Amino acid sequence: MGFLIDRRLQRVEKEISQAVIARLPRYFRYLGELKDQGRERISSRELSRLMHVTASQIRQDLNNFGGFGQQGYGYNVEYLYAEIGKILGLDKTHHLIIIGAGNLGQALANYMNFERRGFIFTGIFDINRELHGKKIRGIRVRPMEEMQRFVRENNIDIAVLTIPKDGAEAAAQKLTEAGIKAIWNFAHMDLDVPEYVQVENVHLSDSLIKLSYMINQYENGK
Amino acid sequence: MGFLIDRRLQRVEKEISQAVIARLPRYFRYLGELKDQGRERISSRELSRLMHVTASQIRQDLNNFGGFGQQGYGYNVEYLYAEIGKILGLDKTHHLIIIGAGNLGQALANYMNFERRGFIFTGIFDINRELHGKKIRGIRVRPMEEMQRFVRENNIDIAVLTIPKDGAEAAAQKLTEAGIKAIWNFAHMDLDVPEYVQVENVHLSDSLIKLSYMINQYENGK
DNA sequence: TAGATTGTTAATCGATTAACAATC
DNA sequence: TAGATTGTTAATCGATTAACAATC
Repeated sequence: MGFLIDRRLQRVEKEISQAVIARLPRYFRYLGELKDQGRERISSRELSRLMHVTASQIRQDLNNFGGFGQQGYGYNVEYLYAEIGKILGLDKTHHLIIIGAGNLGQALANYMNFERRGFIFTGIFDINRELHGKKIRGIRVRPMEEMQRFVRENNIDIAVLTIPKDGAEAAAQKLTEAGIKAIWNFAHMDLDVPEYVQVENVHLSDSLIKLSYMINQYENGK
Repeated sequence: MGFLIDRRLQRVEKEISQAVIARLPRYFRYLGELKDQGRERISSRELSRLMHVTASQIRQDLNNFGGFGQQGYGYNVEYLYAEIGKILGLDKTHHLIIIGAGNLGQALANYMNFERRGFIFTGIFDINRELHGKKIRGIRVRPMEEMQRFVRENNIDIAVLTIPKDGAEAAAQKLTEAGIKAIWNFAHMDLDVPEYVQVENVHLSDSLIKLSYMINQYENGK
């Protein structure tokens, strides 16, 4: 009987690959649209044609998290949408602050409809005195000195880092100290934070440079 | 002798994988920093420690494009930086317009230092009459109706798409007709354009949702 | 020359696709 | 029940890592 217990202890939560994780938001997006269109069910085959991926991949991806479909029927759109939402943690609310009230910080505050997905925009910070007190989407810009205290007192989960490279590392450090859970990083550098702080990079320059590569390749190729 | 010719004809340009391409801008970024620091040479081993990737991967990646290093020496920083720049097409200038002069469009115009990498910000367009004539980074906002003509007459290579989902597909269509080479797509949807139009998606919502997943996973995991 | 480090081949690992029995 | 379509195993494909001869 010992080996049964051993096997149970041994059973490690199977690691979900980064590739799968990166695809989840896209599934969520397509299912949300199908839901809005009033679609009741969809097969992996039809979804595959819609999303330009293989049906096999869809079924494999979803089965990492559970059997959400039904043989002969497919997937119930509303149910699958809700389940993926839960997997993504979108059934919980997250409190979010923006570090840097410059062009990008302000634009994100106004442009992203954070609340739609349960991200509560709670504060925005900048070192520039002239911006202090200015209201962005109804939230006044605070001095950076108040940031750590604010994170602690308001249980902030996510910091959106939109300050230039020079200050980014120090800000990340301070955010980590204050107990931030995650950083959405727009600074043009890779942050060095402990593994318990989640980081998602949005390297816009890298992205545009990649586009340059693609143009170049296409032109050389023909 | 026939088979020799055959083999030569057969030899297809080896396809560079998407994974490699996605890493190139990051190599470029690190090498730029090393160059600015005055570093003359670097080995794959040291670069690997700096970038947190394997030395093997670095050598494999670079060798897709040529042998830029030297045994016993490593890589010359300035030379490698320049070579990767060429591979990325950054030795050429690209003319770029922004579609949508809203929060994000304006922020990108001001925030991205486009010219630094040879992207010449040439025009910005919006449907909103109130914005027409307003100057963004010295460039006046034009009505959307002028867009196609502008693209043709000014040899525009890249369009930055920052308009809401509803108009995005139609705009992409018009850009394609006008002969655009590439679209940097910030709309929350996947565009359907011919394969000769290069598309690089920046799905900010997807990115933030991925971060939510990571927080959720970490919290459930402990 | 000896030591260092590349370029490249081979081995491994992981992700995607195909196939099909299970089952609604 | 018959047809459809999943969940899942096996096969394939591709990407990463290891190893080492070549060579500066």
